[in-house]
Amino acid sequence: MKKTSSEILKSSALSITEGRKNILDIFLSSANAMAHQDIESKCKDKFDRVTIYRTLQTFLEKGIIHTIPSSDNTTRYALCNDDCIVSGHHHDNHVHFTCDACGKTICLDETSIPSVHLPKGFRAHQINMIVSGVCKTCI
Amino acid sequence: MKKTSSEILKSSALSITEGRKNILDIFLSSANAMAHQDIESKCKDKFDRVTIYRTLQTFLEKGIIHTIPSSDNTTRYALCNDDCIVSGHHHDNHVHFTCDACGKTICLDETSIPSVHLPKGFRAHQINMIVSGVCKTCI
DNA sequence: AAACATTTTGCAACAAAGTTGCATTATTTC
DNA sequence: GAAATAATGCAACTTTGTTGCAAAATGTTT
Repeated sequence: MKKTSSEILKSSALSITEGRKNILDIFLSSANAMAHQDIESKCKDKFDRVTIYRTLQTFLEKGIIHTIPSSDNTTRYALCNDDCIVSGHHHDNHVHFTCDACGKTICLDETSIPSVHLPKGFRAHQINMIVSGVCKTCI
Repeated sequence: MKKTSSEILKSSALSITEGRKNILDIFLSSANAMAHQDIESKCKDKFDRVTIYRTLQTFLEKGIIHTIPSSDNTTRYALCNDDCIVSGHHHDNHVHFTCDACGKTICLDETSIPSVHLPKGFRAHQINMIVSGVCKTCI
């Protein structure tokens, strides 16, 4: 059973405002990760650019969304799973996939990141894995 | 035996100019990956900002440098190894490490990316793995 | 439900990052 | 060394992201 935007906001101890509900709904109804630009184009007529920046920032801090690194200077955001806060600490362990054909970025929730053996003296804290190629709808 | 900047430019069929030599030397003498900003601050008095943008773009296209994805909207650039062009195709297969303490990003050339099994229908083309944590000099 | 305190929002102004066209200068080719 | 080609610097511009502050909305109290 999927939570509604208001429920998510409430459980994160955030005030329920039109802007937040709206932006969160955009995430809930999208299968892909989105760049700030994508979100802005979907609601710039309803909310100010600044509000979107601040809302994304707030969602990040509360662990509602997470960022996905990219090579092209455009961070993408995607909803977090319920289980990605482990002992007060944010922890996404899934692989991200970017399709070279359709340009979409998605979370492969079922595909966990394999462990890697680092050189002596390095201590890993967080691991990101981004695979690019062709997705199953474009193949 | 390390190649000089002029030699690298020559073997990439690029004209040898002061700007390109200079920027390439910055890469050759740096152990870390660098953001545009880092490069700019090292030579903005010698070259125009636009020249740096265009030079980095050219180096990317020729496979002299590669980008390293990051979560903070600042792409970093690092020198490619000689063997990263395989059959006319760019292919970096090493893990990247970002230190949370000193902020530096380095290529772990000896650490190759483990293989990952993608869901049915997905075809991988390139894989990026970025590990953050504490590096061996900050530990 | 009205009054209060607290947050959030929109606006304006700004700062930083990246792009484009074009004339000038440097590099390569012959 | 002259002609052809390519790279650079400059100016102007677009896009992206940030900050302060007054107005508006939300939450809280009684």
